[in-house]
Amino acid sequence: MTPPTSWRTHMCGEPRTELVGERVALAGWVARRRDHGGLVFVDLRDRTGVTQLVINPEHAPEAAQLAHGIRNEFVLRAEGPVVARSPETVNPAMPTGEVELQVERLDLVSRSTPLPFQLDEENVDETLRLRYRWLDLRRDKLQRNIRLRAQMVGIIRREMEDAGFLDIQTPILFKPTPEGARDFVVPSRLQPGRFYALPQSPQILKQLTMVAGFDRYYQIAICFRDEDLRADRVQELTQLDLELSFPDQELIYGLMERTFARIWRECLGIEIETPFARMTFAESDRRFGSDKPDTRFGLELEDATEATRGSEFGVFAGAEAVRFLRVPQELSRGDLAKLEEVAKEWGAKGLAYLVYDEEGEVRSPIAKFLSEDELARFRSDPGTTVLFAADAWETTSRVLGALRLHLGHELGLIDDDAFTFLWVYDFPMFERDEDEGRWTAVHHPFTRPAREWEERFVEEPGAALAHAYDLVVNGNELGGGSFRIHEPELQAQVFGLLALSPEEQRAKFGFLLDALAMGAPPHGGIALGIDRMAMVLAGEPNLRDVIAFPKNQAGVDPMSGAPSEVTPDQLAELGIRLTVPPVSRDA
RNA sequence: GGGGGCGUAGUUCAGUUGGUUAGAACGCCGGCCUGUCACGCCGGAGGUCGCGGGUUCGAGUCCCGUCGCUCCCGCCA
Repeated sequence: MTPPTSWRTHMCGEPRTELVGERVALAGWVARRRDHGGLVFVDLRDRTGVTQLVINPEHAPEAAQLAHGIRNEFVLRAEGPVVARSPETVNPAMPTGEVELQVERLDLVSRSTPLPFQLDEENVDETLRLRYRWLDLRRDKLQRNIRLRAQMVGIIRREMEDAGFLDIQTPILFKPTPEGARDFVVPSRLQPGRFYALPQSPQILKQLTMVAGFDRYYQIAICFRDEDLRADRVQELTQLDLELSFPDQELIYGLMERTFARIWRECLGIEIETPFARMTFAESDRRFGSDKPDTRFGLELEDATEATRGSEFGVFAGAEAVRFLRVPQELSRGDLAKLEEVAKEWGAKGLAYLVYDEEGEVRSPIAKFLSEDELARFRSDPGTTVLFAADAWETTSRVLGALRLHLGHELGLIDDDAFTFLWVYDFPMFERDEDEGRWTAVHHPFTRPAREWEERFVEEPGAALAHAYDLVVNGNELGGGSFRIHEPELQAQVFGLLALSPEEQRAKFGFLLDALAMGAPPHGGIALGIDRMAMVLAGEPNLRDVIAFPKNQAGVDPMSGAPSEVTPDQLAELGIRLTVPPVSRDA
């Protein structure tokens, strides 16, 4: 009989009772070692679980001697007959005892120093985790997350290939772009004084693949944005980027829905409902005060602008919009004070409210200013609080949207097991940058106006709608897409509206305009954040936990020390002289 | 650039109105135990309380500054 070279097939597949008596060779990490009397017990862990080794010095003196010196986190290879299988003794916290091996031969493959933190500890300092990421990644949670992510990407690739999309790589060293996020910049040695930029997205390049005649393009693309980080935002992100010629919105929606349904089914065993719900931007803004609403719960915004037009209450009468939330709870003064803080954080000047107690009596500093008709409009069930925002429309959206989310979490209104996917469409084309006094693109400057706005978006840029759509799940924006401009004249018109002079257009986007002038097919596509998808799939609140080697909030990798200084020689070759000393950093 | 939170042993944390020699658990080191499995028992080592300054007879504790991490705002077409 030949000893099996791998134990995994036995752990995963065949009936385990048949293992008893069979010789098995296996390898893994030492999860724990205990001595009891003359016997040595070693729990050996690999990704399928934990197996217990029993070493009897009488039978295997060399193995026992070797095992005596080990501690946690050594790598061992062991060989011997299976002597027991006892699932009934399995401890959920430490699933040992499933298979027990009477060790006859033991090899120490690799040894370990004591670990800087324990792998079963939950709240280890983030810097320490990142510094010793290879240890952090051994933990069950991160093992699961990283494997889940790989499984997800595998499904995406298969779906894209099956749908006839062609994987085309685009350059990482590309051209600085004036619009959008801050660029990561790379100096060129061969062209002194010139710089590449890392792509914020392969947007233009994928459009060029359309002009080139590759009808369907996709890429799992790495994109770089030199902006401050958040729990759900990193500087180098991975996105599923796709584009097709003669685009069909239903085809794009359907492809995404099929892909997500398969991911959720195969990775989580969950059937998600397709097609996904759809909502215009305007409706989303009106009902949820957000362009990425969490539709796992209600608590929708209501509008009282008309009802308060002639109010005695000056705050209401003078406001562009008066909107409110009916909170299904009688909130205390303390609760309301905290909510007012939240509201102010998002731009409110204050927080007006009506509290209806259990008897249905109203308690409010503003009730005396309100007419019978107004009070009737806001009348709510006993044990309810009505929260108001009276301000510019955008401000009421921002404030009440934030309060809604805050209360959704605080009051436990959110079903944690639910996944509500939503298409948001009919986005505005432009928004006003008041600081710079000019229009900016809401999506990006290559987005085409909605059909009915193509002729007149220049007259009313603030009202124009774009042919753009976002995919939202549980209040997270997974990504978005649009139909693009394929006519050079129209593209120049949009650039012009965005305050790019013809000279700037040539300098920055001349190659795009040239390409569009040489027979560009209508095209459109979508880009979805792989990291965020993995985050939602794994149920993690932080992107770092679905990225194998992430950086911290300051963009530093505590493991490698990147970014780091370069030698004077390197700088000289690049023709760069530093005018500021590198920031010193504590070890 | 701004705001909130955190910083005490290798790790996770406790530390009273400012008061003796700063504690616990896990980990680490040594010893004991022949079926353990969060093993158990005995013993031990391990601390510039992030750093600097101030108040005080006395500071882990109070004040000021600073550094680091984290969450958020700005920013992220």
